[in-house]
Amino acid sequence: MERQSFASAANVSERLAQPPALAISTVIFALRPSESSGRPTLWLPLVRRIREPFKGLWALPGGPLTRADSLQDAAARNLQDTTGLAPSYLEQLYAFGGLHRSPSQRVVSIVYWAMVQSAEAAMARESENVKWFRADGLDALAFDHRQIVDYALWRLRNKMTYGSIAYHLLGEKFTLAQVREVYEAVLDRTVDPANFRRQLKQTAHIEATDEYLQGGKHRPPRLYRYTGATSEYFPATNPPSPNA
Amino acid sequence: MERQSFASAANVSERLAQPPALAISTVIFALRPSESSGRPTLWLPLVRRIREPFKGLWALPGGPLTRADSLQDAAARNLQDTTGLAPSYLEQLYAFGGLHRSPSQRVVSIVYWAMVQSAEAAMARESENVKWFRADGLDALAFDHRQIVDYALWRLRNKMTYGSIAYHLLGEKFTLAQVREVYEAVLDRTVDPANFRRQLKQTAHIEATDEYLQGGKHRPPRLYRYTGATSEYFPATNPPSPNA
DNA sequence: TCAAAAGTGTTATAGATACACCCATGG
DNA sequence: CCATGGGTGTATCTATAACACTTTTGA
Repeated sequence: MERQSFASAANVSERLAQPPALAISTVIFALRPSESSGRPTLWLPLVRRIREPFKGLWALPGGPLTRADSLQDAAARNLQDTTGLAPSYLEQLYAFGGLHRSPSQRVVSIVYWAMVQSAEAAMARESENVKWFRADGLDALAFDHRQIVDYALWRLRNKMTYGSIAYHLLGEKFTLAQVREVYEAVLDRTVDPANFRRQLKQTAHIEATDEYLQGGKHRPPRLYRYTGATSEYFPATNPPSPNA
Repeated sequence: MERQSFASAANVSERLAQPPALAISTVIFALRPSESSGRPTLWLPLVRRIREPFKGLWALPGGPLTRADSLQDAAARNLQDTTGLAPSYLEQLYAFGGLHRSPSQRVVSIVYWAMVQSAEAAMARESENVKWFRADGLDALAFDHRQIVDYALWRLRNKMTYGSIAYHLLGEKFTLAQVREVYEAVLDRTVDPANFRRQLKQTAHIEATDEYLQGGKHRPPRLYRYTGATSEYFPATNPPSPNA
């Protein structure tokens, strides 16, 4: 996905004279039940490379920056094209510009990371060349994408510890236990239900509905709603506004 | 500084067909005594634009990405060229890629932010087209550089509150009161000297020397040293290593 | 009526804050 | 010896963690 329209009409010496190519890639996180335990775990979609370099390996969805879109829009479009999903959260991760990320031509990748709601993620289309993988324990990926995913995971965990971000992985209504499960899945540690509940109650933007989740085996838990704009790209813990 | 070698040999229609230009800019912070109070305050160097667009206005130092350098190296070189200084801290800030940042051609700027030690900053060369300004209360700058500076300030303050970053603005040896002054200057609030001292003593990478700062009017304070690698670009509070 | 999750209350601990106090030096 | 900043001690407040306990439901 890195470089493609660029290379087609150029020979090697022309490539070397060209300025670095500019690409957008996206790390997309969603919650899916683990095959083994059934508990929610972090997954992300990857696309199989159908040409050199790294032909056959899995890579982050992405492509060259098209003239018409802002960086943010380009990332969102990307996500739409490969998975058919709209992000409930989208933020710039980092610009990777090492000299030898791609063997033939130099590529600078501006990488975004996104979260999609679990309900939608369940309907995401897969195919021979688009598959979902567990975020931890990935094999070798194309380019430096393995390190990029690790960095995105680091950022996700970081934001999770102090910030209201977990809700973007859930549906519109959710129980407090579900939020807790997200924390436990992402941070990979257990959280005391009693204290967790109190922390959330103090937090703004969490509104109790008068509905209860039925169908469980035990006492039906109350449903809550997140009131901090659902498609908010830059939450309060973030910059004034580098939307440019 | 945005776009320059790119545009020279191209007419307008060719420009529109070109992919977005890639530029590197740097927000450089240093401590200088305020003209009024004499207390240390935040300053940054700007360069005057000598051609359109925004001719005559002040802008961040920067330029197009040269093939030979990594993004980080390009930013460091930039800093060297315009101010003659070497950064004691350098980190990627954000990639700005709005469609209309530059009137003629589309420019994607990868912006870094840096800190230089106060002793060195005092020797920084100024000229007709390179001047230092107080970081707060800037006038209108070229392009979207004003917003970029504000964002860099936000990031600096954020890192300052939890992270060992203030030392990069000071010299090799410093008193604890000097560190406190940095905090007060950057965060713009007073800090209790007693508690601040204790917090620092718990922190790693702060080593007491057996020297004392002479020449003051009162009891000579002990000098300390920062032992966390002085040119460390990615401290512990940061990503695994997106150095690519 | 029992198991298990929902939800509440209570105490212990760690860290931050406020501030009273002593120490050392130049004038 | 006094003013002032360097440096220490200590009480208080607050957020968090740990965990015992009560409530509500399905089976």
